[in-house]
Amino acid sequence: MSGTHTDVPSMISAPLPSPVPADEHERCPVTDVLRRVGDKWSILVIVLLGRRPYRFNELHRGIEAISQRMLTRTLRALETDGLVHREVFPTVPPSVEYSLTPLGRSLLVPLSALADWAVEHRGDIAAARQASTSDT
Amino acid sequence: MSGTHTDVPSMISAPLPSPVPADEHERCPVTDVLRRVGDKWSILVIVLLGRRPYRFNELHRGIEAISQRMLTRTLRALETDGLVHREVFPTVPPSVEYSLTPLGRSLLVPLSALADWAVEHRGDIAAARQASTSDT
DNA sequence: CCGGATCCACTTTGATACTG
DNA sequence: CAGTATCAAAGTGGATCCGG
Repeated sequence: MSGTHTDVPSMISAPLPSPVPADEHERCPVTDVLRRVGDKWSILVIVLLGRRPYRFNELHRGIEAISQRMLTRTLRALETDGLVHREVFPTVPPSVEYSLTPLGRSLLVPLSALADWAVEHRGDIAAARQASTSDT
Repeated sequence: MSGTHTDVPSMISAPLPSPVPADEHERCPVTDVLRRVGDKWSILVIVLLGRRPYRFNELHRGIEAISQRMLTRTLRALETDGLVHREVFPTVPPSVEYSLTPLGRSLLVPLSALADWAVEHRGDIAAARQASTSDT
């Protein structure tokens, strides 16, 4: 990539109205989205569902370290935001299948860009943390 | 937009080893980064510093709704991760200037992609939330 | 099989007051 | 001006038990 002279397109660089609209800082869509997917499990779930639909316990086994509670909460939150679709099959033992909605699938794209950045610069971040740990 | 058949490049779509490496879910660089910038103020600070260097109280006035404590903590965290540079001028009234490091500046790019997505789909998310509120 | 409910611990954020 | 200290409140994640 062309690299360091980041042009920063998009509205994120648009001149702010002067002081940040303190009453709307909670409503900043960027922050809002980041806080949604920035939790402990959402990304993992989104990535997994991006590969194919999963059933609840399948997802549970797929992640292992997550508790039922958090898996349920995460899925509900993603469903509420229209990122995940939940379909219940009225079989004898209840069966529920989760999949990504088109909206959720579209989120995978910018998420990939951030993923690339994270992977590419994980070393830099780790180094910076080390440096500040063993600071003078 | 070409939209729905998201190709999903990058390693985020690379086949996972089968069950998610449960022991490393904490170390997933994507989640790690997202949780860093997914807090309440980091993005705001990064975006502001992306425009030009700021001094502490200048930043404080720029955001308003943030407390001194959180501004300090946010800046320290960003500095620790090598995203923000802190320069102290030993003037009579102490003066500290914060600016984005090249690393921090490079983060602005994928952040912009996510920002675009958030802005573009904020309506969809809002609608989804509404729908689930007044659900059958 | 899916997931709600309760209780508890840890983390994050915030209000206020004080300092070099 | 640029922080730090302290306390309190809220949010988040987890263990376990219970129900449809």
